[in-house]
Amino acid sequence: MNSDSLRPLADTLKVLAHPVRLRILALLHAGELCVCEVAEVLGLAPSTVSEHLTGLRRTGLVREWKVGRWVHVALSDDASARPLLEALWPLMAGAEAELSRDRAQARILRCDTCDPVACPPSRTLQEHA
Amino acid sequence: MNSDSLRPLADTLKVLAHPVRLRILALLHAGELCVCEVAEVLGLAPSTVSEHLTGLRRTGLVREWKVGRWVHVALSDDASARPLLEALWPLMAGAEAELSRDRAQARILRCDTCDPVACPPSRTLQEHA
DNA sequence: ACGTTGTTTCGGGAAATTGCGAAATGAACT
DNA sequence: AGTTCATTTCGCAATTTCCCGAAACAACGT
Repeated sequence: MNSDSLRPLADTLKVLAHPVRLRILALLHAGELCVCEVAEVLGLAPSTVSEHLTGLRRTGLVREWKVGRWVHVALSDDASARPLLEALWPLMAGAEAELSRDRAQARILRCDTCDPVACPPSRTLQEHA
Repeated sequence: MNSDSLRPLADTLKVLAHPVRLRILALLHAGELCVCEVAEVLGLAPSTVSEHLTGLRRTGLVREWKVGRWVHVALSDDASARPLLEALWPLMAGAEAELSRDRAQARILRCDTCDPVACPPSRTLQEHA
């Protein structure tokens, strides 16, 4: 009568079960970003993105660290995160059009940031137009 | 600014993101059952199980068909369901103790049902004790 | 010290989810 | 026709999710 041992997996899947968080994972699959870049690409309030990221961090799929004033985000390279992430990419194949557009916008924001520490990443997409 | 193309995958994952529905999938991995058997094994109200099953059916992971008075349920053998289901079993490995207990109870309910059509599956677990 | 900027936490309102019992449906059996 | 039993639908309360703006933090620059 108890389904407690499946709770951890269910909780992780619940975090995955949101279009924005899937988009974030796909974005990070192409490389690390800072929180404000993610917010700009997704067109969401920074506070919203921050909350999505705390969810993702709780699953262990994503890691964050401070770089100066910014918080950088990347996929976890932990062995325990691998199976789930690797299972995920093929399932997202159908959204490739949108995902590559996201990646393109992220590249625009980072077009002149050879050194991720030195270069403030906060430019908006309009400034680059 | 639109994350619509990931909506279908997110919706499917949202259905998976529940301990009871994961348990149902694992149960069906061992063979087909009827709704009342699932309810008995899980210790949940039939209406609750029915609602979980409509969710699972909507994802295409599960198929149902009527057999006399009963509704039988099984995993879909559709090709589109395969990748997700195959990705799922390894993720549930940690809950094997509970899942095998579920399978054992299902076997008890079915212990004398050689012919799934002829034999009423509605016996409670107490009747078998 | 002060202001600026990136990030998080908090408060709140709209919407979705979960579980159940009660009532409605459907299919068998008498 | 009437009964029984498996299942679904409905109504409802409790809980959670989602997004935001405002306020609080944190780290840099002057």
